[in-house]
Amino acid sequence: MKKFLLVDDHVVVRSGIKILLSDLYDPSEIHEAMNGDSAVEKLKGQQYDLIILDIQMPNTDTLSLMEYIHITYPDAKVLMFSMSAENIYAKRFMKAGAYGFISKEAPLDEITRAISIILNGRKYISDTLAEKLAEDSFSGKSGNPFNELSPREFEIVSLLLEGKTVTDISHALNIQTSTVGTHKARLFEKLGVDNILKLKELATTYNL
Amino acid sequence: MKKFLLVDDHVVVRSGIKILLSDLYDPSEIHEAMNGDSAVEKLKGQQYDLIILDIQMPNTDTLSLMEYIHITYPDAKVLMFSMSAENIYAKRFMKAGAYGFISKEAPLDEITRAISIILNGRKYISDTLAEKLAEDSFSGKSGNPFNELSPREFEIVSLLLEGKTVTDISHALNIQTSTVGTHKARLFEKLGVDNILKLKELATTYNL
DNA sequence: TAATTATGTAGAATAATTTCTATCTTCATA
DNA sequence: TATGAAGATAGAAATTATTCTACATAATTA
Repeated sequence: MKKFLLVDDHVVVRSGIKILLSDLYDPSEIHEAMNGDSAVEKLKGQQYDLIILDIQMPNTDTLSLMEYIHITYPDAKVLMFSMSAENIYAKRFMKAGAYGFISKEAPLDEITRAISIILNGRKYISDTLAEKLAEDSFSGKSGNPFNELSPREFEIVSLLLEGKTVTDISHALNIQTSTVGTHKARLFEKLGVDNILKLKELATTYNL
Repeated sequence: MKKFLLVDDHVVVRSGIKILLSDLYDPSEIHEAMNGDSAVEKLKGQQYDLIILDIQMPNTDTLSLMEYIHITYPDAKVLMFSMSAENIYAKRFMKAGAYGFISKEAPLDEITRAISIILNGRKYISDTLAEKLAEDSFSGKSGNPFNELSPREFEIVSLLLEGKTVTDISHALNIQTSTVGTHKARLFEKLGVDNILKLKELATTYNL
C-alpha cells in the first residue's frame, strides 16, 4: 500500500497523474493539494511514500517549499515535476533535497521509471540533467550565466527586465544612478550583452 | 455518443482530460495526438464533436494549426487549452476560428462548462477575455497597431527592435538625434508602449 | 478650396545614462 | 596574517536621450 501526495494547481494534471499512479500501484492512496499551503497542511500527520511537486504554481515559492519539506521531513521523497523540458532550476531543487526532477513532456515509461526508482530509495535524474551536473563539477561554473551575478547585480537585472529605468532603480534601492549604472555595466559585461533586448533574450533562453 | 480529439504533448495532461471527458460523457470515444502532424492525420476521415488543443507544443505552430483546421473543417469545434491564465494570443485564436479558450488553471466546473457550451454549438470565452474583446470592438481598432505607423516611424521602429540606439539611427538615416527622438516618442505613443521591452513584446505578438 | 491633421525635420533646454576613477569592505587564499 | 580579488558604492565628466517648441510639406476632410 503506497501513499502519494500530488501538489499541482492544474486539475487535469492531477487527475492524469492520479490514474497513472493508481494504475501502477494498487492499492494506493492518493492525496492532492493545489498549492503550497495546502501541501504543508497535508504533510502534517501523514507520511507519504512519494510527493510529486509541480515546480510552477501561482503564489507558491516552490524552492522554499522544497527546502521546508526537506528540513521538516528529512525522509520525504520528492519528485519535482516541471512543465518545461530542462529547467534551469533543476540543480537547485536537487540541492534542496529533491529525489528527482522530470518534465511533463517526458514519455510515460520514463515517468514511471522515475517514480519506481525513487520509491526504491534511489535518486532519479534524467540523462541530460546528469550531463549538466557533470559538466558543472568539471568547469566549476554552471551553465546559467545569471548565476555568475552577485546578489546586487541579480536584483538589478530583475528590475531591468521588468522595464525599470536606471533612475527608477536608483530610487527603489536608494542608491545613486551612477551606482546602478556601474552595476548595469558590470552585469552586461558578465552576461556578454550590450543592450536590454539581448539581455531579455538571454533571460528568456534561461527562462528566468 | 461523443467523439473527442485531444491534442497535447503531455501524457499526464491527456490522461487527465481523458478521465474528465469519459466521466462527463458516457459513452464517448477519445482520440489522442501528441503533436500537430499527428493531429492532422487523426482529423482525416474522422469527424469529432470537439477538439481540445493545447496551445503550447514543441515544434508546433498552434495558430497555423488552428487556421488549418478552421479552413479544412469549417464545422470543427476547437477548444484551446492554455497553460497560463490569460494568454495574449487568446484573441488571435478566437479570430482564427476557435470556439473557446480556457486555462488549465481554471476550476473544474469552468472547464466542464466550457466543454458543454461548445458541444451545444455556442462559443465559450472567459469573462476577462470577453471584456478585452469588447474593448477592442469599442475602440474600433482590432488590427495590427504597427499599421498605424508612418513609413518613417516604421523604419525607426525596425531599427529600434534590432537594438539600435537613437544615435545609431540618427547616423544611419542622416538626421538629428532629436528627430529620431521625436519619431520614437510618437511611435511609442501610437503603439501604447513606454519602453523598449514592451515594444519588443508587442512586436512579437504581431510577429513583426 | 480652405481648414485640419499627419508627417518629417530640428534647435535648445533639460534630463538621463554611461564612463572613469576611486573609496571601502568582505572574503578567500598564498 | 598579509595580499589580492570581488563587490557595493559614488562623484565628476562626458555622452546620449528626451522634451518642448516650431516650421514646412503632404495628405485628408469638411
